[in-house]
Amino acid sequence: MQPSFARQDETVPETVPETVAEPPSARQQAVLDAVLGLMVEEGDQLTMDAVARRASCSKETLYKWFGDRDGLLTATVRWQASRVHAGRYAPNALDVTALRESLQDFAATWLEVIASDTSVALNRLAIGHAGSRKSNLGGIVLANGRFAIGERVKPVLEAGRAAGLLAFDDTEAAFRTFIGLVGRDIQIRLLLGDALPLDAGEIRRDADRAVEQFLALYGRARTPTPPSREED
Amino acid sequence: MQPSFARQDETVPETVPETVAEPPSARQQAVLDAVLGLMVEEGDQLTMDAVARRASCSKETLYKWFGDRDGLLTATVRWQASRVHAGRYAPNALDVTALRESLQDFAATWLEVIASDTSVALNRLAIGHAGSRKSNLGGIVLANGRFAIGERVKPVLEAGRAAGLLAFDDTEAAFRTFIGLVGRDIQIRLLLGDALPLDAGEIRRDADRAVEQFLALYGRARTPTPPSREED
DNA sequence: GCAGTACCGTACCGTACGGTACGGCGCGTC
DNA sequence: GACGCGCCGTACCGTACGGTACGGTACTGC
Repeated sequence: MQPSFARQDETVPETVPETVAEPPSARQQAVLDAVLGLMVEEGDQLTMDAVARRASCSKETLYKWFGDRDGLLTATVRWQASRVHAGRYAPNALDVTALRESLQDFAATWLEVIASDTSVALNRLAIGHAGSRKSNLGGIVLANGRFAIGERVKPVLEAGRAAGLLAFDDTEAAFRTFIGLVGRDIQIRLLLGDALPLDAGEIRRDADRAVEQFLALYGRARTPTPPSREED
Repeated sequence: MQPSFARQDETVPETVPETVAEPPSARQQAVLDAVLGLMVEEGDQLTMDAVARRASCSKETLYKWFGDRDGLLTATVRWQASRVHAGRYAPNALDVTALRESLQDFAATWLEVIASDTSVALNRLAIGHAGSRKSNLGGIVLANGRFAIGERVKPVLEAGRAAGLLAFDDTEAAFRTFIGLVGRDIQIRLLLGDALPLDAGEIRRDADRAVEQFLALYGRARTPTPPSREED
């Protein structure tokens, strides 16, 4: 019942970590990748048998490593989160152009993430589990997704304000407006199974449009509005 | 196997409708309400037994009326959708004030809906089923939620444009920006189980802020910006 | 009163899936 | 080369749940 992430055949002798996550070993990562793959391809049929078969390991091992099904799913969510944590958006020299590019980069990256098969499958899973008590995958997804991203973007916004480029009181509110302008109804539609084609070009345009709209709302300096707005 | 919505003890003799939905009888509506209640309260444990117990009817009846579990869920989604279809937002006399109020009404109403327990539970269910093939509840929710709402709001936007109050080329794009400004990350956070307190006052303020931001982006006439923006 | 019908309650069946047990194998270590 | 161990593969168990069958009851039309 006590899931452990420490492999017994490695240095660690008998630390017996509680329920918390050590970084998974290479073999364990392969298992978690199998779970992700299965999630994306099969969606619903995420059974322990299927995972064991796909990862070429025994169910007994799964239970030894991850405790139970929820432990496996939790570890999978954490694993996926750990590999998305990349990219920093804080520019050094802060003029309007740098700020704009920084925000565009963030917006495009984030759109790519939420539009990815993996993210959609993972969010579906977490949302499905959010309805019942026990082991909130939803909380983990939120903490590593939405909230983690906020903590990386807000410094950019505040730097922009410090440089006199943006005007706002509430950083959180400004960030949420930005999130709204970037994401709009994309995520919920994808989660509900809408086709919604979203290639790289579309993402780029969406990101640019959202940043221009955000600057129009929160920009202080009269920025040289670049190429073209989406409409008009 | 062939679900039918026509009660046999009513006038209809032997129409045997295919798989499509007649309006459910009062008794059937009670059953569907039981499903909704169960969905909200129990989340996951939406079993046919539980529904039958709660609705004080036999499982056999459930299967006769709705065919199978998916049929029951589909009918429930349709039933809920049918009662949300209310309210029209198209004002007659179109000046800036009327347009603003119309948009505010829409925004507040929509926020109330997506923040309701029922909507959250229903969307969770539909999203959970979107992963697997067969009987896309997701499509139904989208059609009756997001898309239906769009069809009712877009005329307002276009009327605003015709009156010279708004400026945009692509109505759909303008609408999606509006949706983004109103909803921001609220729906996904609620679906993932975030607490996110959202009382009537908060909704009102959110709606007003979103409308002001939308008018700032798309408004043509220099509107007398009312009371106060959220920040600044 | 009697047949037919719509329905409730409950018992029942089959299966899928979470979780466990066990035999066998490869790879250490002594 | 014998032992231990971590792991694979597979067989197995218990239960929960979708779906069906059936007896009992109330109501309707004749």
